[in-house]
Amino acid sequence: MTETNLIALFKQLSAKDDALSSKQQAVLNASLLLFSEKGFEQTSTKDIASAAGVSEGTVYKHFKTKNQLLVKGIAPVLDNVFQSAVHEFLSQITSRDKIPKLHDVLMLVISNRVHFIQNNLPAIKVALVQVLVDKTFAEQMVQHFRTAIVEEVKPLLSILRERGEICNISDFQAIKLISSTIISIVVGYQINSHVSLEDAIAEGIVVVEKALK
Amino acid sequence: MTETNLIALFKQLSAKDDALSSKQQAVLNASLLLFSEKGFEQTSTKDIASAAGVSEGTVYKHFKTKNQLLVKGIAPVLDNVFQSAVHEFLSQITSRDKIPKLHDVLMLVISNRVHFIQNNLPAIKVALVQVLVDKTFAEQMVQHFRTAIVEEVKPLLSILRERGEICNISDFQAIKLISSTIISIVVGYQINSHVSLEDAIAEGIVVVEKALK
Amino acid sequence: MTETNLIALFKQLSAKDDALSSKQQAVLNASLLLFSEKGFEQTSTKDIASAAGVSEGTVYKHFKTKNQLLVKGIAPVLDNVFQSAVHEFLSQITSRDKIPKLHDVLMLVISNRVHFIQNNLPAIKVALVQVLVDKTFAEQMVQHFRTAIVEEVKPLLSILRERGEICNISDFQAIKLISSTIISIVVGYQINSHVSLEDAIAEGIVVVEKALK
Amino acid sequence: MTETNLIALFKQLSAKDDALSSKQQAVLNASLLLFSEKGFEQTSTKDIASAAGVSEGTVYKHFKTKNQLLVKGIAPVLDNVFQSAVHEFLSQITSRDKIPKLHDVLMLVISNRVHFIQNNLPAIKVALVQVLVDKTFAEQMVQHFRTAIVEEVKPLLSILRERGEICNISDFQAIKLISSTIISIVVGYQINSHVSLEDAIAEGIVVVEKALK
DNA sequence: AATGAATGAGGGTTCATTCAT
DNA sequence: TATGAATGAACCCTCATTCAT
Repeated sequence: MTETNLIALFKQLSAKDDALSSKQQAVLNASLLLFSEKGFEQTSTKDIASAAGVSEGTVYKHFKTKNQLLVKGIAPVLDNVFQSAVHEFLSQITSRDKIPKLHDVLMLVISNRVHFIQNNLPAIKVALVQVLVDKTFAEQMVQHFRTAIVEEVKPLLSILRERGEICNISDFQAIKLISSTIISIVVGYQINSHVSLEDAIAEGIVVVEKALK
Repeated sequence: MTETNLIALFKQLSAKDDALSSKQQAVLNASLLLFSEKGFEQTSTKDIASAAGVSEGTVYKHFKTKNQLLVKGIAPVLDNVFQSAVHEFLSQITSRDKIPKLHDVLMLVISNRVHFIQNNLPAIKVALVQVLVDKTFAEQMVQHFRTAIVEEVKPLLSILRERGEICNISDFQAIKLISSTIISIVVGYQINSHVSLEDAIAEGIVVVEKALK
Repeated sequence: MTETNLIALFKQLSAKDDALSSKQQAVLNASLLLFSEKGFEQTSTKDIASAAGVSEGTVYKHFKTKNQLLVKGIAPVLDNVFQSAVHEFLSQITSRDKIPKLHDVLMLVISNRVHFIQNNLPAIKVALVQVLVDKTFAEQMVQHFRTAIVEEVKPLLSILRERGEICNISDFQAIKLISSTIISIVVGYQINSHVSLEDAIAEGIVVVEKALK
Repeated sequence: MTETNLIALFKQLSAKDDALSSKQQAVLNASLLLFSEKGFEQTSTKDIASAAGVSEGTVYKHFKTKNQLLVKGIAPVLDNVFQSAVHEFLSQITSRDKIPKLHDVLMLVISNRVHFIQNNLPAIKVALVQVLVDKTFAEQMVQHFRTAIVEEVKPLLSILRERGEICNISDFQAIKLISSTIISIVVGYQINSHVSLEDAIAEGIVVVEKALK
């Protein structure tokens, strides 16, 4: 599975769709980086301009507002962050028999999401601050979470439960477990990077498997 | 971004003036509330003054700086948030026999921390934003976490492991599991408050127990 | 008749009512002067601040907006500019016999308004520009004009017409004549100040009298 | 505020390039319209460009400056506004006997100027604002007024006075009367359009006639 | 101790103007 | 020739902080 770096992806997308010039790309990249380093409020548009090597006026040529810089920079990451890898193979599955075993599913999902988050930490940090600071934004995130994850993952859980691979815990509980495991792997790696990410993922999967059985 | 060691600063401040006048208390409460509602940067000292019912000058009588307001407000919570309830009974224990069973330990620790966090959400939200935005602050938090928790909890885990109540997972892994479970209970309750907090705690404990055995 | 200088009047009023500090008075005076000299848009708040000898922040202490400076500065003049001197003696008159002859009425009204306008040119210039540039403002002025003048002057014209002192021209026409004469006196004096204002007024009255008879 | 002699500049510009390309015409028309609708300062060159359906660069292809747009747009109107209709027939007159009677002269002049102003209100509004805001411009207008009108009209007034058709008022006074009557007709029509313009003109002429006799 | 007027640096944003394409 | 991306100075306004009263 090729791991997507959203910044890279974003460049591809925007090159086609929105026709962001290279300078505006630089603006977007610089702003996202600075936002994650110093926080949105602590970053001035002057900072962004000089970090991107453009004039302050250029910052506003494409992005009408400092806020749009945040939104446009975060958006593609947020569109993806909740899209579990589950979706990909769920959509390819024709019969229930083709669904992999619990271990393989967890392997896929957890590893995929951990790497995604790890590769997009700047944008995700920025989004997280926004969740804590902006109530409306937070509610949108919750909504996003509900529809994008819960509804997506529920059928999968049902099948696994039917096959007797997971115990009788609620869907919400199961998702909380998997999500918090993913997050704890990333956070743990930030705190203590002596353990390799792969090992942390493996250990996390063991824990989840035991808890779900 | 001030390069002050905040943790140290907390201690000094709390040591000096435990007795805040009623107006100063009002200022502190108002600021913490506003910080958590709108974010630190979005809250002006004028906002704080009028919310506290004092003049803007008065805000600066005791707190020399807007930043100190944040620091002073967060400090006592931060001093406590990592101090697991474990500490309390650990210090009272004279022999190993007196340590409760795994289930009871988890019950105590998880329930205690969940309620504490739930009761101090404003300050914790503010602190979390600070962690995401201020690298120095984040590092100090990590340090705090290490010394205050890991070292405190490790002996307990050793004993439980010796007694065969938990499996052979690393201390770090165990702490990650418990911590992330605590957080997922609180976050889950914010997202979906249909399930009672007590039920969520009970379910969380079941999961942790299974994973640790 | 004591001729009111609105700037002076404004100072008195605001000293009592709005408690404008001396610095804010300076701000108001400076801004009105600069607006009339260079135009509203051409005057920066920095200009105002330094002309008033205060900091730019002080400009905004009382007046929340640059626009308020304009409105608050113009308002008292506008409240007066349409209040013909007619009002004063009209309100004191008990019987129709007491109304002076046409010549004296014109003398009073024209002289009074000419001097008023002459003494308050800065504010009136600013207001005039605003009428030309801001449609809403213009409509308010027209409304002001209608209620404050037309209705006030109409009864007086009726009486004079009944007494046979003025011919059978419409009220609107008569008011247009008097108003335009007042304005032409002031404008003419700006263009050609070789003729004294008093002579211009006298000549204007002659013209109006002839036209009205 | 540019210190350019605008009147002179007008002439030069008009002399050079009488033939504006269609795009340049569009730019000029759009700018004049926008200036009169929103004011010169409130109109951005971007507004003008999009209203004219051209790029912002094209706006600057012909007009080197935003100010030139104003100047160029106002110029032809200003060249005309003070050129009384009097000029036309004055130049055709060979003997004094051919000069029409006072009533017909007033009829011609007033009606002609009122309609001209009415048909060119946008440009005239813009010019008027400029007079109020730009001292140099105002002085040049006054100069224009003096030479173009006073000198033009004076001989006519002399003849009429010799013929006993007008009383012994000063030329300046007579011109003020006629001018202010013209303006009051237009302004009155803006305020109260229930009366037809033709009726207003007729009434105005009556007033002027009476005042001049 | 408490007030709030005053400060002035700095923020986000606009806009006339230029110039490479 | 026409475009529109790029510029950067200037603008209005906010806000943490100070200090005379």
